[in-house]
Amino acid sequence: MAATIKDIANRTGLGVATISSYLNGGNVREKNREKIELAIEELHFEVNEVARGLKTNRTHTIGVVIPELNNIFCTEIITGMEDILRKKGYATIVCDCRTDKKLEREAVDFLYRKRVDGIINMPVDSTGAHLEKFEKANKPIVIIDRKLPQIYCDSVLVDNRDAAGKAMEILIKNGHKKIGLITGPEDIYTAKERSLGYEAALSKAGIPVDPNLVVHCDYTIRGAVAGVEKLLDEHPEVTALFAANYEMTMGAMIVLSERGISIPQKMSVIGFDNQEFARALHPKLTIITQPTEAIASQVAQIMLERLEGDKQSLPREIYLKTEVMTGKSVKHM
Amino acid sequence: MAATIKDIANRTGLGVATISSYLNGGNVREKNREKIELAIEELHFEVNEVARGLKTNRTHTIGVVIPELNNIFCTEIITGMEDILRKKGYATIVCDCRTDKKLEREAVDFLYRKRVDGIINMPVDSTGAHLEKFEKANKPIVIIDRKLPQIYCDSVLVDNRDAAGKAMEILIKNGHKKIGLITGPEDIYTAKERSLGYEAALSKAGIPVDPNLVVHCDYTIRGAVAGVEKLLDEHPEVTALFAANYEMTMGAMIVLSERGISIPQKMSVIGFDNQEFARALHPKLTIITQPTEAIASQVAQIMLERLEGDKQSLPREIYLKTEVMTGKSVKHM
DNA sequence: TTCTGAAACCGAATCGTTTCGGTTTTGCTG
DNA sequence: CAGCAAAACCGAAACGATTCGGTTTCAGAA
Repeated sequence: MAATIKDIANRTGLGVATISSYLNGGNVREKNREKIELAIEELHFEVNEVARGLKTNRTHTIGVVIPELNNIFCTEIITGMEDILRKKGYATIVCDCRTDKKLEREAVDFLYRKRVDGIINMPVDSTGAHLEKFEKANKPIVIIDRKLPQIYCDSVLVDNRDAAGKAMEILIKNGHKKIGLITGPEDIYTAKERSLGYEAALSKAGIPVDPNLVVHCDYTIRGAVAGVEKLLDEHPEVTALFAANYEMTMGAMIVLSERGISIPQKMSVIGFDNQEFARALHPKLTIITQPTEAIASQVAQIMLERLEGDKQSLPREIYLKTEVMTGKSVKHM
Repeated sequence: MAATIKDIANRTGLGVATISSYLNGGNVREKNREKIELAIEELHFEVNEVARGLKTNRTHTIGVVIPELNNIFCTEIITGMEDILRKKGYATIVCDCRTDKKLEREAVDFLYRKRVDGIINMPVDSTGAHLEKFEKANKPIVIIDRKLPQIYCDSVLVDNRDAAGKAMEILIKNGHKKIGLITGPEDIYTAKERSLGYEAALSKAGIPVDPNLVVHCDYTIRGAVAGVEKLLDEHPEVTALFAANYEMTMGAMIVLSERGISIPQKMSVIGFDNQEFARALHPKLTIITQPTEAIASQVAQIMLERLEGDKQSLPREIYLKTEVMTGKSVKHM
């Protein structure tokens, strides 16, 4: 049905090799160039990238595997990457693995069969075993948000321990001692790091760490709602909360709003990510923000460099810093 | 490098046709099945979907073209669709066209060259000209959020006029007469429909429509911030605001929060989409919500049906209703 | 044991490109 | 105008799967 290179060749009286050469920027005589362009126009020819991919072994497609698409940190990064990659002619296939190792492996295998040129992963499985196929095939791997020592790959991450430390420092400096931490599951790297930052800050200030004040949710809004409700019921002595990602921040705010607990009078709060959300609240929320734009552009940039030939240079580890956006949600005790 | 069907054939002493048949669910003798599976295991064979796609003319990939990835309505729909489609073995390639007709066309052409099996589009170009290639190739097209009369395709949409009508009814019933509308550009179908719903509701209630109270932003947070600031400065008589999508709702809330305008005492507000956001605010925001889950599953379902053979049945138009989630952000005058 | 129909197996052609090595054309130079 | 290098052109062989039509093998019946 659709026109092929052969049709263009017949129409113009040229050989297929010449057409192919033209399509790839090769030189053809002016007269022939016109003929070819006319034929392409008339026959509505469009290169078949599938065939091209089979021959060249490059699909100009990048796989992206993330734990949750319904997570604004992920979607912001994806948006940024997609933008950069598509400008360079690369498509991205995004797979959400629902924070499930098995689904993650399936997604990676799926992308391997599709012969994507490289893979970007915010990994659930910390061994990285699911990525071995790509490693063997010598296809570039870029990891977001953690290190995978067993795998030959680049990684882009933020200093999560420091991020939690910054939040805690603010709360402690304002005289808070009973600080609730709303964090993710221990087996998620970023959650663990943030928990460690929380503990380190307390210890440094000489405040004992009360494990009862640490709520392990699942990084979702719904989970945090339940977790915060329980924490408030069982520990009325808490004067401040630190929520260690955006979804849980929202969950905490929902509970506080629905219970009519005023901020910061009755409860001080520090959240995570999403500046617009923080600004839309009254009083404005103090948050720790991650540089999603920068992460996205670093990841895309590294991937492009690896794709365009830099196969041998050593794996890179890029660390980015979080920042504090100060609001009015912390009370001085 | 990677093992091919031929390698498996050699290893097992069988023919390539037999291996192919096995891979596609055909029958082989028990003894051979074991041999094949062993060989696949040992050689780490994975079907090359690119080659398969060339031969079968089906890539098991769906293209999705949307105006903005940074729009929660879009991302929610995408998440839902991706989930359903991938369970059936389809990958999705998502392209964000930044609400730009030219980029939209480029994205569609790009996906056509990649020979996606079908396309899902929330169109910017209302003529649908960019989709003609898919129409000619007889590949299924599913449209979200508007109708494209010139193109043979299915569409899934919500009743936007009614959505705006519902919001206005609440405000009018509560005695508001000077109601500001924060809406999108006139050339975006959903924005126009919502504007029409606004006007219709006012007229029906016998309240004159003051075009100065209608702010045309660009459907973004930033745009709404500027628009609402201007509106408040120039029209202090406004007692209520209706923001016609989620991003603009957030923009409006940012301005109100930063100016310390209390809700609903000084200003009544009705927003759009994102229930969690509405709940996290205090007082809880009244909003109009779109059934994103249902939209996603309808779109995916229709696409799957078209892909699995139903090429001839007439184009479908699915209408879904919005709902009101009542908060405490509207004052009775 | 032989026969028979069904099930299993097979090689070759094909999908639409790129690429290899070789041939023709072109535009100069002398 | 002959000679020549460079540029343009060319056909055929891949890439790795599926599929077509035809051949072999098998299990059970006679």
